[in-house]
Amino acid sequence: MTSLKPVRGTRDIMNEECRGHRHVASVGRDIARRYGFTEIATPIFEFSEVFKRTLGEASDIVTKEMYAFEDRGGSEITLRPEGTAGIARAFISNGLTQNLPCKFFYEGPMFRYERPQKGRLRQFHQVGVEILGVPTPQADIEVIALGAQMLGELGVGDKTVLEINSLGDRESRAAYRDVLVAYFTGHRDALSEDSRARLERNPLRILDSKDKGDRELIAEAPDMSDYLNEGSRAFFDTVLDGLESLGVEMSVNPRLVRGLDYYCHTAFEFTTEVLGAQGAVIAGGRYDGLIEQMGGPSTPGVGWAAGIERLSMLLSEPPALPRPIAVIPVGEGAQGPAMGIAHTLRENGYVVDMGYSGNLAKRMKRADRMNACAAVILGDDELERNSATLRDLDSGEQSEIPLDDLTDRLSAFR
RNA sequence: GUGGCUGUAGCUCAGUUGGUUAGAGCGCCGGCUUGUGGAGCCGGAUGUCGUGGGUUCAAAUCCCAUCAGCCACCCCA
Repeated sequence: MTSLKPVRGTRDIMNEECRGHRHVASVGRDIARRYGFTEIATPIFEFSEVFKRTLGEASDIVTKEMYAFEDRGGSEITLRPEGTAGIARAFISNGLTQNLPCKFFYEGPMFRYERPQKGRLRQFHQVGVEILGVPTPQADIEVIALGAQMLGELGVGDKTVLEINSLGDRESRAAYRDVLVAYFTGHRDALSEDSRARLERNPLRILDSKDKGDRELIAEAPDMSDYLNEGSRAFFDTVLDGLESLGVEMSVNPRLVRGLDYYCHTAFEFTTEVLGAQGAVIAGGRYDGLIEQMGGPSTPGVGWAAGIERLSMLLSEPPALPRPIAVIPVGEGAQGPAMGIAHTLRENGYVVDMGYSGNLAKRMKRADRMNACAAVILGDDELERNSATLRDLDSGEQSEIPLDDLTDRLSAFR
């Protein structure tokens, strides 16, 4: 009995919801194509090592959120929790290191073993983009502009804001980390329990703690921007200037950090207020160390991932379905010819519905429920005259027309 | 992993201090209408009351456990 329910944190996506998801993915795909990205579909599972190496052994995703199992051959396998690691692996596996830059778009399901809540599922879907091999800020500007454009074309631009920060290069980040640890260690007793743990593990994360006491300390904490070295500062300024010149609105948030180890320089999120606690709809940044960390040649990268479920929750209306034309046979003798007409219309690109049973009244009712725009009624009378009755279901007007003219006459309803 | 709230028809929900055959609206099916939909009228079907246990003469109702959903923490898309 319980096995007839979907597994916790998974769901069946259908009808309007499915159309919403498709819409988000196809808008993303289309815009990415306009920016010169090509699509890549990597496997939805990889050797566990791929994620452990890239995400950082201590990250939450690796320590408690991976869907990991041993397969029949004894390999340690993990359902991908995010897209970048698999793409980095594919980039190395396929020898693309000789073919830079690479610009990838991807779309598909991701898996994390988490407690479900609003905007958070165990199987969820992302679209994402990655640029590999471009060390300069132009790539950061391009991917962020792409994200902003996608939100705009989805009609949710006014519900989201872009927050951006720089984590600096390795040197800057290490320097900042040291002063931050020193600062928070000085206030250790005032920190929340969670943040005391973060102090050991990932001190930058204290900066986005929601704890009230922590927030007071954070307000007084040293700013990342004061610890960026010259190169990192210039890099960040170029990104900000570039976005501004493209008209991308943003707000610099010095407390914005990243959970995953491989980020450096630019970190950004497009967030919304209307989704509850899970406000990030697009998140990403630069990850210059990732490919090397995986065992490939040192290759810079920058990209983002967007949550399809979260974005489609922001959509006001998924795009409408095309209205079908109902083909309605009356009487046994009309079945075959009606099937033929439906077939011809479908070959000509029309959306055609033909029910499987019922008299004329029932089929008309069904056509109405399906929001059909027209009905093609075919009975013995019409058959004798080699014609059909065409009824406009909005106006109620109908007329008999020769079968040979049907395809053309229906163009008014396309 | 932690905490709070909630599980009754396909959907939204009602169900009194435990008491007989568990209800409504919407939807669905059928009829009024055997060649005409949307409106109307008439009729109909549908529930392991999330699951398992317990208390009781009697449980949708009380108790325990469990599962799931929602919301928040954590973390993140």
